[in-house]
Amino acid sequence: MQHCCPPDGREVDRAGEAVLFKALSDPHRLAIVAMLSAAADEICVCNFTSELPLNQPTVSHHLRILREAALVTCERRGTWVYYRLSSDAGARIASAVSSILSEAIAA
Amino acid sequence: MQHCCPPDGREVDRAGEAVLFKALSDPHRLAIVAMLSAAADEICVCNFTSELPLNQPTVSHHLRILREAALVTCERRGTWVYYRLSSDAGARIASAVSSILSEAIAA
DNA sequence: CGCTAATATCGACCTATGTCGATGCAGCAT
DNA sequence: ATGCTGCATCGACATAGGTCGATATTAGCG
Repeated sequence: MQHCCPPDGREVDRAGEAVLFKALSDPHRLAIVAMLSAAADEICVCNFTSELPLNQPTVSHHLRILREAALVTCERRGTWVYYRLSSDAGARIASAVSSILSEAIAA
Repeated sequence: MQHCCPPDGREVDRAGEAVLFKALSDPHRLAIVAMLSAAADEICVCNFTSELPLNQPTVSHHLRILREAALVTCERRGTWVYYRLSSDAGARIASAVSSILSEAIAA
């Protein structure tokens, strides 16, 4: 039986990158990240709750996913909790993309 | 009632970017994209089927999702179907990332 | 100490998704 | 035509994920 093209076996685990992209695969989480990036500063949870068409538990849920993906960090100050983009968020995303596309995107 | 930080309302639809990231949120699909990118050429479906720990229908399912995200294109040649990365795949991913992070990543 | 406010967690619900076996379909060969 | 091969689609299943109401937790206040 003939073949179509020469195979080349590599067994790489893309789970890490997948978790990153999965964290970015929801429109509301993207909105959160975009707000944080645009603000270039920390944002209080109550701001997300008031600006997103979601109830407070749902906002908290999305923030947790972003937290567990290490894309954001939070800090409690008094009654409020403030979130900010992780300092290496952009670098980790760019690294994941270039790891998949095997091309250097970040400078 | 006092407030924590000044709000700024924007109602942007991140659904398009979310679809892109969702297509990239599975390890096996990442493996497919990585194989295609590394090959820098078209790859026959039978190659994915033989190199991934998935059955043929599952491979077909993942290829369809990548197709619908316009990340790959396919072309039937005889009995075999060959997939390749869309020419603008990298650009669209980079554009989605920078759209969210409001920073220029691509050169 | 109670009371209120801001977040997080829990439980339930429904939908989406990854996976596979079975089947369908297109293309080649005999 | 018959059969075979590569791939897509379908149906079913189990699990994951988004959403919300209810409840818990933490912090400030009187």
